[in-house]
Amino acid sequence: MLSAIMEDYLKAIYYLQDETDERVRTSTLAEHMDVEQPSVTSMVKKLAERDFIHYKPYKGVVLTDTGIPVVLEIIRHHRLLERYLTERLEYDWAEVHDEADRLEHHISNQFADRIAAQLGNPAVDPHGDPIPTADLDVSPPQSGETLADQQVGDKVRIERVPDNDPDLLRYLSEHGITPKTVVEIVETTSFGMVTLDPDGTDERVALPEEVARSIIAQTLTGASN
Amino acid sequence: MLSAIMEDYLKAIYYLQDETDERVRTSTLAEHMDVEQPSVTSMVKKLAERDFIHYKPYKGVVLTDTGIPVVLEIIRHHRLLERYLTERLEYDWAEVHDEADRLEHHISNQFADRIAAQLGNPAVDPHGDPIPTADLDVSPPQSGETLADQQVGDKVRIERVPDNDPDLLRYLSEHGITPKTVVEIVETTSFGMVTLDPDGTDERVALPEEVARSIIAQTLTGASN
DNA sequence: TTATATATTTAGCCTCGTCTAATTCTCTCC
DNA sequence: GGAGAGAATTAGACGAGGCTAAATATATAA
Repeated sequence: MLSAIMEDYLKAIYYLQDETDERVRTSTLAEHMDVEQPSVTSMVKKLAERDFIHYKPYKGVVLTDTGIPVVLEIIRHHRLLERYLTERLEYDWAEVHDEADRLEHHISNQFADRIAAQLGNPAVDPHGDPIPTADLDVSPPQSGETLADQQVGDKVRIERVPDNDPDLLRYLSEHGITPKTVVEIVETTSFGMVTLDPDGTDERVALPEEVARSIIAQTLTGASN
Repeated sequence: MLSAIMEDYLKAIYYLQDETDERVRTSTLAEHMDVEQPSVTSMVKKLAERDFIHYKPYKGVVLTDTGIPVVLEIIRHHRLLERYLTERLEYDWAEVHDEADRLEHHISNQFADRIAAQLGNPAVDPHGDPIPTADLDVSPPQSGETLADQQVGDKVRIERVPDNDPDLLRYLSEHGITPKTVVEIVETTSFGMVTLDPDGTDERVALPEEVARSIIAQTLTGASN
């Protein structure tokens, strides 16, 4: 068995490796896990010894084929929990993350399967991230256009928002921007600001381009249609 | 904050103290926690230092007024989880214990309150044990008559069954004996055997007197009525 | 190519919760 | 009231996971 902390390291490696497509450096991992570098070194040695990761000293780590399913199981737990908490237990969008981050390590697969069944085996979590199936298949994350790629006048459907910034999530949900909502781009500026109009409201929501680029959206109609 | 293990010690002390009404000896605790005695000594010192228990060397421990609410919170979590798992997630009576024993330490009070609300703030768990309220009131456990106190011919309603023996639970539920079910006492023997007839069935269920004495039941009608 | 800056690892120590072995306390029985 | 038996505690160690300070490897820049 793996400790919750080991699971967290593996999860971090998974996400960081996804971002950079390179070996994950111990310093990156240290920052992400909020520990000092020597702690990382000793932990990656243990994980490497148990064959969850490949560790080349001074060069960083990658998940092995043993490590990947472990992480996918945790991610499945996490995303199902987020879905369950928001959908069945009236959690606020911004509140789910901490609870799910803790519980993901402690629920059994049986528990996960049961809540999945209750929810009708959903494909995505509340942020639009794909939920691995019980046999750990993951649909490739939606890539493609982001809110920053749009033209003024475009109508787009939000597909996926980042899930790691509670403040942003709170802001977005307060302004009615969640996966599945349709918004119109009303303005983009040269100094990096995107302004939106969520469908059916008069409200205008402004976002830094940086943020807009992290929100995946599906174009519905161009201005010219 | 308390570790899950510390919480388990406190919980064990609570139950053991309830049973014997005396100071809980370290040996009892060691057996219950499945560790060696010195481990207990060092743990109770820490718990005493933090004022959750009163520890008198060589004399055992008792919970303090600081420790009691901590335990009640955990018990609330545990019993709500058991109820939720059986009622909403289709867990089997015998399966819930392990899952609840793990999760009780990791769910937030918010989570507990939400599932309590979902369930309509139930007063008892699936075994008939009282669930502490959000402000940690516990209705005194039903005391009174047990299955062993009955006369042949009595009809009784099961109120509460012990929750710590999965095998027994499985046996009872397979034979339709759960809180709220009505049974008739069909036989008691001098060598300590009680035989029951669950209402509406022809089946006969036999239990050792020892076990019958741990099942609380409410008399409905005597044989003579 | 060498020198310096930066990243990483090693060394050694800490706390938590556990263990075994050795010691000390308590209690009972004569 | 003293001698054992039995229970509890102390002593010292270990693995997990963390830290700081020191040493070393890598990368960059002259």
